[in-house]
Amino acid sequence: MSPHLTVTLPDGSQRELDEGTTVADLAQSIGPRLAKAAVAGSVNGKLVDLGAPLHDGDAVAIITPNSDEGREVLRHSTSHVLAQAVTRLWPGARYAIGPVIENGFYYDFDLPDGARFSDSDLERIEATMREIIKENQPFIRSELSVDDGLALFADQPYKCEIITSVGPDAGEVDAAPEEVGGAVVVSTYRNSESFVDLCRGPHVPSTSKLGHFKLMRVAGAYWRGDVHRPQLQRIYGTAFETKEALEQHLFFLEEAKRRDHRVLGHELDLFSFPDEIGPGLAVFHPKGGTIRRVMEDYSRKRHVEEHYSFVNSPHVTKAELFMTSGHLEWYADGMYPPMELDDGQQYYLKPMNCPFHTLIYKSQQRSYRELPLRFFEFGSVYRYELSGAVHGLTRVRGMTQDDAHIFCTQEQMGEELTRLLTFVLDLLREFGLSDFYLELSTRPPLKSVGSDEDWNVATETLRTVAEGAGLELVLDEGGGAFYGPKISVQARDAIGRTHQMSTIQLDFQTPQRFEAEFVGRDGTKQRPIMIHRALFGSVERFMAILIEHYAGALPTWLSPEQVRILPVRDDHEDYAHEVASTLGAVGERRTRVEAADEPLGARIRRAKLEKVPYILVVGDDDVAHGTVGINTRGAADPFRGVTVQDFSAYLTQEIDERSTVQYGAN
RNA sequence: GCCGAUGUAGCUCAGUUGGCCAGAGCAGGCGAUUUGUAAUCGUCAGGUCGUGGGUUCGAAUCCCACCGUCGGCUCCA
Repeated sequence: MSPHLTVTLPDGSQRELDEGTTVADLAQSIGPRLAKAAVAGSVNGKLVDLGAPLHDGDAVAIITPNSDEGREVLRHSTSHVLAQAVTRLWPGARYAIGPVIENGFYYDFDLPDGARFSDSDLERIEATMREIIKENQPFIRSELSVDDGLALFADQPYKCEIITSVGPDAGEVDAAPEEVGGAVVVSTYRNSESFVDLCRGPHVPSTSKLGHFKLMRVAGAYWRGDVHRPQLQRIYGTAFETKEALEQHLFFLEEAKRRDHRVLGHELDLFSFPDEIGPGLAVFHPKGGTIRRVMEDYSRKRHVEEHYSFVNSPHVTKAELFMTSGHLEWYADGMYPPMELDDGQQYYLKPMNCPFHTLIYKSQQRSYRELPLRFFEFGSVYRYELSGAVHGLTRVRGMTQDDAHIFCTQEQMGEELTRLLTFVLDLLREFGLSDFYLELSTRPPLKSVGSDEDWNVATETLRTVAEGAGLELVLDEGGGAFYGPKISVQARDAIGRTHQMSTIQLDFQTPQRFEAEFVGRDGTKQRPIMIHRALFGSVERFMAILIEHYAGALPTWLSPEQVRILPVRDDHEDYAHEVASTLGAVGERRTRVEAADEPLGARIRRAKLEKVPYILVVGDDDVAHGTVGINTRGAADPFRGVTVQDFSAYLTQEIDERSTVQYGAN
């Protein structure tokens, strides 16, 4: 009788198994369907191959493809198939790393003779991948010593570098060597005589488990993300457990494309980027300008309520200011080159507003009684973004921040930050975003100033405040600004994508550099703490996110045109204007009457395409009874015979409450 | 900045292996039509084919450089 071992399953039940039983055997003993679906196992929280042996006391779960972990295994294995396909098509190709990423995977290659992938190569590679999958190749794991690993991958320099890079950053590479039982080993997975890859695993038992994949695009990528290292050719792909899941993902990508603010911004005539002006520099057309105005007006109103003081500062300044602030030392790459004036004086376009607000603080002697001082400005800043980095309104070279700098005492800092976080989240909710998490960015390892102690105090204060907000908190190691750590609010939009919105940064440096002071209760001079914060982030970026969140169908209060009134015949036109002025009698109502020189259907269609929230049709019946026919955006049928008073009352409430619920919606 | 793709009327796109004055739909102007819920009809105008070089008897089409755009890398609000 063979010895026994006992394992625990996720439901808490226990199973007695023979010694030497593998994860695959366990799956088989639970059920043949599970065994067929299984791609990997989880033993004591660690993902392993199906072939991994079990030990007494293990907590085991069978991983199937329809889970996050299962899809990861699937994608990771598919990336190996991609690498094998590339080495078949380009003999001598070197393969670097091929990790799983959100929604897919990639693999980086260095092709022989400096060859490059083009889009048309993707089909060929996919075809070869399908052949490999059909060949039903096994994934065979081996563990080797470092020396044997180096010998095996002698003609693969990137693999060798990974093997030898046992160091602090080794963990970022999925295939890094591990210590097993005191000895450093590397693990490999062999698919065939000709293809073996360095990898931590786990993998599916055979390529036949794969199949629902698609290569998405090619791109250049620096080896280990370092601009100074060779640039490799990266292929992105994705894989799913079923054809349906893959198609659903592709549909999601289409949906994201449909919401693209650059496309909608053009279609809805909101803004453009004329070549004559330059990359990343937008102009806002009347409709886009109206949206901005409404956003900014509302923001101003809220800042007044939160006791901010409104300040203003110029767009250019002498170089000296940015020397003092440290920007020229730390941020010069992000700044436009200086312009030189006749007297040899250099002037810079400002990339940030903080130095200006600090000077306003310093314009007089400050007392502790005045603090906290909160200086707010819609400040336009210019940043010299790399030409490849600009992207619609979300990454531009000229933008307007809803920027403020709060000067307070160390004691006030915690409460001020807590208030601020409440303010931010409220404001974002008022614009219709509701799903948030927070990110805490800590000291950048290379570019930063200040003492460790200051950084620690600042970081811990932010952490405490963030935790107090009761939201999910994610750590962004090394992602802070050069002068201090930050909390950023991340928002999930209508289709689940996350966007970085507001940032709140703590800064002990700027007050020091500018020698900002206040007189304390005891009469001594003390240094204030500075909080940088932007709630929209930038007005441009926030508008882009709203456009994508709402797919262009902005809530009525934000819509550039809220109501379009269509007279059926031209003798209804006077009445149409009457309706417009009745609606406008209670405040700003952005209405337009479109004359009856085209069939009604054509005018309705145009208004629908322009995503106007309300189309009012007025004809004989309406003139006779003082009513309108309401065609609500998104509604299937119009509502006929509603009195102008009733509609106006509804509209007033909807706009005042910044509601997203339109007339007639359930 | 780097890698790849791409650039034809205001917009969306045709334009076969280089070969008559470069086409269509929508949008725009003009005229007619007076219309009850997603496209009324006619007519006119509109392009140095991103820019600059080159190859050729001949270039939107082939080559080079630059500019812009798109997808990534890096960076970031």
